[in-house]
This record gives sequence, C-alpha cells and structure tokens, in this order.
Amino acid sequence: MRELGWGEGAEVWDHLWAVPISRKAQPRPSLPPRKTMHCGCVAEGAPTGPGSHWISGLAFPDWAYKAESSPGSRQIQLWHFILELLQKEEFRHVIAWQQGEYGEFVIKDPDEVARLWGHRKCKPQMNYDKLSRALRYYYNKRILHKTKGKRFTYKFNFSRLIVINYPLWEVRAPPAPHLLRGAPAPFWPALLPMGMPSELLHSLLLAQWAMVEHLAGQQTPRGLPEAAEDKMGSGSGAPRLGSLPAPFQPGPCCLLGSPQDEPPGLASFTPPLLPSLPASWTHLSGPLLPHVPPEWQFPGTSKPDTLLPGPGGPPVTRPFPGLPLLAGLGQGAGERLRLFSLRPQGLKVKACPMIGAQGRLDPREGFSSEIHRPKTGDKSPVSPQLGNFKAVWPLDPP
DNA sequence: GCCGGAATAC
DNA sequence: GTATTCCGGC
Repeated sequence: MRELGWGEGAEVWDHLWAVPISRKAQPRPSLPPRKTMHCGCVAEGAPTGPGSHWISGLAFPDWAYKAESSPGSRQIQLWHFILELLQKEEFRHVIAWQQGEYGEFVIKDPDEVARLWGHRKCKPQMNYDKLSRALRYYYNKRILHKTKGKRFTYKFNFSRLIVINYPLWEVRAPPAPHLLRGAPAPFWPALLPMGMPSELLHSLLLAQWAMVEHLAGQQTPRGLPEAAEDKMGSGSGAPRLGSLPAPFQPGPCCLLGSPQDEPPGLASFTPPLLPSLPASWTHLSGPLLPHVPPEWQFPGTSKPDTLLPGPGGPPVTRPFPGLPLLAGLGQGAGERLRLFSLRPQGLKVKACPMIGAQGRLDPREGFSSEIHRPKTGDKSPVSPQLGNFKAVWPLDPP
C-alpha cells in the first residue's frame, strides 16, 4: 500500500471539512455574493467561541455548527442551525436544551426560530409550519425525532450525527459490538464511559462498527440495526476505504487521502487514541448544556489522566479543536483526530463570507499552521490501545 | 400542534 | 439531496 501525505486526496477531505482549517483567520463566503447582497443575510446564531462546545459531557465541534461541514451539502442545514442557536446564550429564550433529557431541546419561540432560520436562508416567508416540516424530514433520517406530548420539543440523535459527520471516525478501532459482549473491559473500544448504560453503549458500538464494516465493504455477520440501514449518513461523500485490516492492526499514522479519491487502505487511518483527560473533564457541562447525570460521568475525577496512560503518546498541550466524543477526552484526542479529520493545508476549500464576516473565527484555531505533517517512518507513534478511553454520551432514541 | 404527501426550487 | 411551500387530515 502506498503511503500518502498531506496535500493528496483532497476529495476525501472535502466532505468532512469543506472549510479551511485556517478559517479562523480568513473570511469566506458561504452564499453566492449575489444572493447575499439581495437578502442581506447574516450568520445569526453563529457561535463565536472556541472550536468546540460542550453538550452533555461531550463537545460539539465547529462542524456541528457550520453548514459547510455537512456532507453532501454546501449550504447550512437546519439541524446545524438549530445547534447553533442552542449553543448560544443569547438565544436561550428562543430555543434551549431541555433539562433532564439528552439531546432534547425546546423551541420556546417558534416564530422567532422560524424567523431566524428564514433570515439565514434568505427565506423571509419562513414560518414555524414550514420549519417544522423540514424538521419532520429528519425523522426518517433519524437525525431528529419528536418528543411526543411536549409542544415544540424535539430530540437529536447524536450517534446519527456522528455517523454523518465523522464517517471515518474510529474506523480502525472497535471490534463488532456483538463480539464485545462478555469481553473483558480492557478489550472494549475506546471512548466509552464506564457508567454508560448498556443500550447506549451498544448503540454507539453499532454505529462505529457500522462505519467500519461499511467502509470496508464487508458484511456484518448479524447485520446492523441502525447505522447500516442508514446507508452511512445518507451516503453522500463518505469515502470508502476498500480493504480493511483487522481491528487494532497497527499502521502508519495520519496518512490520509489518495489521488483520484481512491480509497486508502484502512491501515492508513489511525484514529485518535488515548489522550490524557483534563482533570476536570467530567465537570465540563456548562449552563448551555443539558444536564448530565452523575452515573454517566466519569467515576473517578481526581486523576483521570492516570487512567489513560496512552503509552507512546506524549502529552499534548495545544488547544483541542473540538470533536464529538473525543472532545471530552482532552487535548491529546484533539491532537490526534485533527490529524485524522481536518483538512490538510493547501486543499481547495469553499469560501464562506457570512461566517467569516461575523468574526466568529477563533484565532486559536489556526489549524493550518498547526497541522502536523506526518513524517515518513512515523509509524503509529501512539499506541492503538483503546481500553482506557472514556467519554460521556448522550442518550439516543431507541 | 403535529403529521406526512406532493410539487417545486435550488 | 435538502429544503420550501402548500395542504388535507388528525
């Protein structure tokens, strides 16, 4: 297998990050200038904070709030927009997370949300009836579902969003969930909270394994209940990886992409592994976030980093760019997933003036200058060991 | 309010 | 593909 370096395989990256990794430093148009001029749309609700946002113990990275990161679409999607509003304090009176339910949110002012959405999309005639129709289309996609009996209340399916936005996430790591049952804890995949309810764990594992098997073009022995039938995030733009090495097979790190969109071998994909946890990472749920029950949180908070040795993985000190699941795992996770999922330098990107013009870019996230160019011979510098990874995961619908 | 079909736009 | 628009039905 040929090892590939940065700058190759731009198409592979395109669906993941259609934004420049140095986006914090440069304005970019998100709509055709003509349209922007006519409606004067602005990026209302655009986040202004750092690259990740904590939700229910995990961080939603920028992609969750940026239309450009939506596979198959260069325009903002409604669920992105909803997340945008949800993470902004100033819209708390308009839309907010529902206390006590993970991923559940309430539209407190439907007319205002519709107005904002219409403004964003340059659809002044937008109203809640139309907006809610768009939301209902998410039901079948399993991105969202309605909380029955509660007015204006919906719930995100976070696993689904992960599958959609991170089709390559952890592709190398986990064995099939059905193979994990009964396995000793050290052999369980990464990123799982020790207190995670089994159904959640299983759901997550299935989603991950669905990715692995889908990308590998393999068949699941027993089939997949969720992610497989979802055709991998609507199937738009998800790169296929071709042959799949055995789980945990060591391989060169961070060698991604290939010319002509040729699927690289999975050995080329080294997922982020075993970072150290911030000492306070279990207390990261802030006022913007849904409540996280204690039993879902990391049980030991005194010295969590000691539980995540990550042999071979030297401590990383740079800011963590923000990632789902992995976000809660500390800077090391971001460091490694950055290599895994961020667009390398020099790749073509689509400009987005609205976002850039809003000054929402954080100079701390000048990723392009931080991207590690993999060195030849830099073979799997971090242990593929996964068992100590832990994260908090919100509840998904059944 | 909520649902989902249908036609349509982009 | 992802909405937007409209609408009949519950």
